[in-house]
This record gives sequence, structure tokens and C-alpha cells, in this order.
Amino acid sequence: MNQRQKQIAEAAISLFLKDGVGVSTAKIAQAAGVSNGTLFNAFATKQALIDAIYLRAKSEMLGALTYATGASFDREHLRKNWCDYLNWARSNPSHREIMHLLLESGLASEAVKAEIDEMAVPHAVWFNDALERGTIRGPNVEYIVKLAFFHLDLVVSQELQGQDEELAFEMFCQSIGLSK
Amino acid sequence: MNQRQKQIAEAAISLFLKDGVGVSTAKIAQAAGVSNGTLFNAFATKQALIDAIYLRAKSEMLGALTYATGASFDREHLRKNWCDYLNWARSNPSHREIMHLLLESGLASEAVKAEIDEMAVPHAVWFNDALERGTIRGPNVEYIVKLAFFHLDLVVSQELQGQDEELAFEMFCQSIGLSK
DNA sequence: TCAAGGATTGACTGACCAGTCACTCTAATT
DNA sequence: AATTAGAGTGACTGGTCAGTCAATCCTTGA
Repeated sequence: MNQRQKQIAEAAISLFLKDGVGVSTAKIAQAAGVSNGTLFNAFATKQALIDAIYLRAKSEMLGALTYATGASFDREHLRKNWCDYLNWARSNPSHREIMHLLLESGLASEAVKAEIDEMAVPHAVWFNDALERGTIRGPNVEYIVKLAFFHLDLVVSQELQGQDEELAFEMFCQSIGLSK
Repeated sequence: MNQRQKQIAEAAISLFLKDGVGVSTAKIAQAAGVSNGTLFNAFATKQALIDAIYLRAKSEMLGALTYATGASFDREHLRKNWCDYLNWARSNPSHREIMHLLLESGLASEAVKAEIDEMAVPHAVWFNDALERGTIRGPNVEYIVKLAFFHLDLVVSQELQGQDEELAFEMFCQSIGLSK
């Protein structure tokens, strides 16, 4: 993504979060300080813009999780990833929010969702190995991964810190059977 | 909601779930087998239609939870409410899905969301009393309630049954510190 | 049988939308 | 200074949208 694309994407993110995903391309271009035509020079379609925003936010997030691949699954490593996510989410609040908005409203295309799933494979494997070895429990990997992100997002959106944040981590550990 | 309104609302729900919330009122009217004008006789605006759908689904769901108010908070009662929700969700899959879609995409108006919160007060109190008495733990009531519904919706969307479904309940109980 | 009045219809309106394209501007090269 | 290439522009287009309204239909009760 070049400078112009970033500039338009950031304007789009602000407007999407403020006024919903129905915002017109004209308003996005205006907010970015470029003309209507320039927006379509940078992104072929509105869908391409949405996909680019989603892909960037999600890969940025996955890139922030530093300790997953290959490491053994224990409380310490899980906690590190937990903190990595929180740090990323707190440094990039709008990117975390837009990620959710685009996913939940079903506007991210299937192609880009598949691309993301591909990028998340190492993390899924990390959880899956632990599940198969009996280190943790749960109906399936997807359940556990989704549960983890749900806790994390609740911590971020409720702005929990200190003891409350640790309690959230503890609750997640207890639910997957990972005792102290 | 009268017969005509129900007829239009059901058509709208199907289309929203199939093609997204951007579906035009004209298509909704057609699917309901009425004219464009009749739709606007039944609902003053598209927003009113969306709000009515959201309100109906959510109050239907809350009405299905039979054991909350006033009862003591223990595993048995929690389990009963848990099953009540699952039964409702499985009997009304589209109503559960539309509830989520309208909430997550931010299309339900603030007014109707507040109305729902009002209706959910007894259930919130039930959890809150347990939290204050130390029967369960968590950063706050909202956290616990959202977590409960998250587990439930994952159970429904993953179509978990039998042991897997019980495991999900067990995971939730463990996380809020409600042991066997 | 017929009058009254509420429900229903669908063509219509003005607003708005994503995307196009002929043109302009800018800056590097000759 | 002249040429050129590529980025930027914004008026414009074909189409869709939510919502309106005059006309029609249907039911009820006298």
C-alpha cells in the first residue's frame, strides 16, 4: 500500500467507524483531501478499498503476535501473546475496531477472508497441537481461538487494566483448563 | 405487530440474512408479496422496520429465558437458562442470526437498544447479585453476560451437541468460578 | 344494492451512489 | 524551451434508493 492508498484508507476507516460502512466514496475522497477520481485510481472499486483496509488491519494484528509459532504451549507464552494483542489493540484502536466492523457486517470479501485464514495458520496450529496433546480443552480449535479473541476484545473495549485485565486472562485460562 | 407487519418482517429477515442489510425495500415488499406502498403503510420508514425486527427477536429471546428473575444463582438454574436459550435459538435460527446481524452492523437504533436493555434488567440483576455475593467472579456484570451469550452463540453456530455442548457450559462455569 | 372509508397498489420523485473519462497539472527528460 | 508521461481532477452517467400519493380495490353495514 503506497502513501496515497494509506491516506485514503485512513480517511475511510475514520468515516466507516463514525458513520457506518454505507459512507459514499465521494465523502471518503473528500475526507482524504483528494478527488473522487483519485480514489478510484488508488483502489479499483469500493470493495477493493474495503478489502485492503481489512487485510492491512488483520495482518498488522497477526504480525504483532510474536510468540506463537513453534513455541511450546504454556501459560507464559499464552500470556505473552495476550499482551502482544492488547498492546497492538491499544496502539491501533481504530484498526482493531474496523477489523470487527468489516468482519461482522460481512463486507470483507470471501477471498480476503481466506487470505487471512492462510496467514493465521501457524497460530491455529499452535492451539491445535496443545488441544490434541490434552494441554488444553475445548470442543475444537476454532472455539478456543474465537473465545480468546472475544476475551481480548472485551478487555480492550471495556478498557480493563491491572487486576481486571489479569482476571480476564485467568478466566480464559480456567475455561480452557490451563491451571496456574 | 399485526399479521401484515409479521409477513413483511419475516420476508425482510430472510433477505437480510441472504443478501445483507443493504437489500432495498422494493425487494422486501416483493418477497413479502405486497406492494411497495403497503410496506410503508406497515412501517413508516426502513429504520422502523429494522427496529421492529430487532426488538421482536430480542424480546422473544428474553421471554424464552424462564428461570432468571428472583431465583438463586447456582449451576442448576444457570444450566436451565442455558438450555432455554439453546432451545429458543434452535427453534428460531433466523431470529437469532438477524439479532446479531442488526446489532453488529450498527443498524439497530440507539432507542431500541435502550428499550432492550430495560427489558434485560432482571437478568442483569440476577448475575449482578451473584457477582456481589462472590458466588461468581468477573471484572463486571456486562463482561460475564456477554461472555455467556458468546459461548451460547458459538454452541449454536458450530451446532455443538451432547458432550461438546456440555463442555462449553463447563468452560463458562469454570471461567466465572462456578465449580461443580 | 349501494355508499363509505380504510387498505392496497405501483408509477413516480428527488436524492444519492459507484464508477468513468476527457481534460489539466506537474515534474523529469531531451 | 519543448516534449512527454503519469498522477490528479471533477463534472457527468446510468442506475438504485427510500419514500409519496392519486387511484383503485375490498369489506362492511345500512
